[in-house]
Amino acid sequence: MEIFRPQLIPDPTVRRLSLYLRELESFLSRDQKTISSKQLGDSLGLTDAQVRKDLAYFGTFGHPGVGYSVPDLLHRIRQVMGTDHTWRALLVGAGNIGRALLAYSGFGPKMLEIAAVFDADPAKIGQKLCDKPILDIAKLNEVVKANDIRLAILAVPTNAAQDVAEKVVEAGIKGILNFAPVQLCLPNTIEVQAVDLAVQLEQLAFLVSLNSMSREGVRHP
Amino acid sequence: MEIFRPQLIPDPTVRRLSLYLRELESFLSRDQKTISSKQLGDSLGLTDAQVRKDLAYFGTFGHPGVGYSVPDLLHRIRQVMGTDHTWRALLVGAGNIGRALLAYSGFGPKMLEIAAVFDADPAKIGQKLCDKPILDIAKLNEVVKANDIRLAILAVPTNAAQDVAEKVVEAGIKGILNFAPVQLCLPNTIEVQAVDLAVQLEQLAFLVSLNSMSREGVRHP
DNA sequence: GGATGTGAATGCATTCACAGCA
DNA sequence: TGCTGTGAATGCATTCACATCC
Repeated sequence: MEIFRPQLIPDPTVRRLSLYLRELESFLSRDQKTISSKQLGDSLGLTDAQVRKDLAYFGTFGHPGVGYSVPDLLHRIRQVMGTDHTWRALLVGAGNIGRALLAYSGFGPKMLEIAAVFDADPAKIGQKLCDKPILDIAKLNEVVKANDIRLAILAVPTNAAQDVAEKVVEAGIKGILNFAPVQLCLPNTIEVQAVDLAVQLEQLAFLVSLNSMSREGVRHP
Repeated sequence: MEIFRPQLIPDPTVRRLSLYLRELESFLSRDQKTISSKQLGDSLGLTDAQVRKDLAYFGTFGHPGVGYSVPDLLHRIRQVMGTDHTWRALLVGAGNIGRALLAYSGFGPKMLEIAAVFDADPAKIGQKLCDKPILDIAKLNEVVKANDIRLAILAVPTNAAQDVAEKVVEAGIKGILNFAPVQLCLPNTIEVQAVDLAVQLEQLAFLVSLNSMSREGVRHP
């Protein structure tokens, strides 16, 4: 088994690998068996050099004069990303965001399995969210250990987020997808991805302001 | 060919400005009137130098030996970000994501106003989503022009996204927050922010795999 | 002392350019 | 000819270090 040092893949590249996956799936579904770095780059607004550099981080398997085999490339990227198997996750927070997530179609069919749904509200416990029973958050440890779950999705109110985060970490969770707009303070062995709508909206507002200014002329206050 | 855009402030800095805003609001609500770059940085896991560089992009208003005035800093950042006033946006897609967004508390109270909700499904039109009437998507132009709306939030199925995006652009929208997992192809005068859950989940999975592979300990020494 | 603002240095990511192979 | 893989060059963002000011 060959040595593979994934820790030296730059962060921006990892983000793009997800995009490559999606695009490659789309090409494959159109029966395109081979693809060039230029074609893949164009479909995502990237240069061909960028694509080749990204792919070169984890092997050399392109064919000069031809391009890359779409199925091979898909398989290899999935392997590198750790998404060649389904990830089980638990969802904490049976509110609107939780419901939207359970119904979300953007995840590939075999990508994510919500193994359990938790909530702290006694009124919700025992009810169902999209056909999944809502469990008492007190049962967290039990469920995590029994099912070897490593990922948690936090869709709880802002003021509960830090508390719940500590609970899931204590239960053995290694990665958190956090929808609450707070900076979680956790051991650095735990990975956190923040889904931060306010940040994205503000960035959008900033860019739109910028564009309309450059058209109207810049003011000097 | 590129469009001219006076990008005075680097992109990574703009993203952090949103985080500064949130943190500053929190400090202000605890009646802290002044703050140092070190304190602000620590609360977000950034260095003091980074914070000072970021703030220096749009003025010099810190007080040596003292720090920054929290209210002044808040006001200035809001000004720069274009969030010193409320942004009106339209929401297209009255599904689960749309509902979650309307109920989302992460936006400051005066940050975003969903001015109208649209859907293409005749069964939904006329009904309400969180007390907001669902309008026929055919009325898009009319509403955008009458209310001078510049932002759109797209929470529609993947296969409808490109089509709807073109419609809202034609109606005069300048910025799009896109929840569908596709790369929108639009004129480059239109700003697009993608909320891409699959990408974030995959990145999380990758990082967790990495950690469990190598027991080399801390990544932030 | 304590903290800012900023040139200089460092570290990374992107782009360029080209050798080499089908 | 077409395309990959990769050292070299470029461009940016981050960090350092220190002059400056309260």
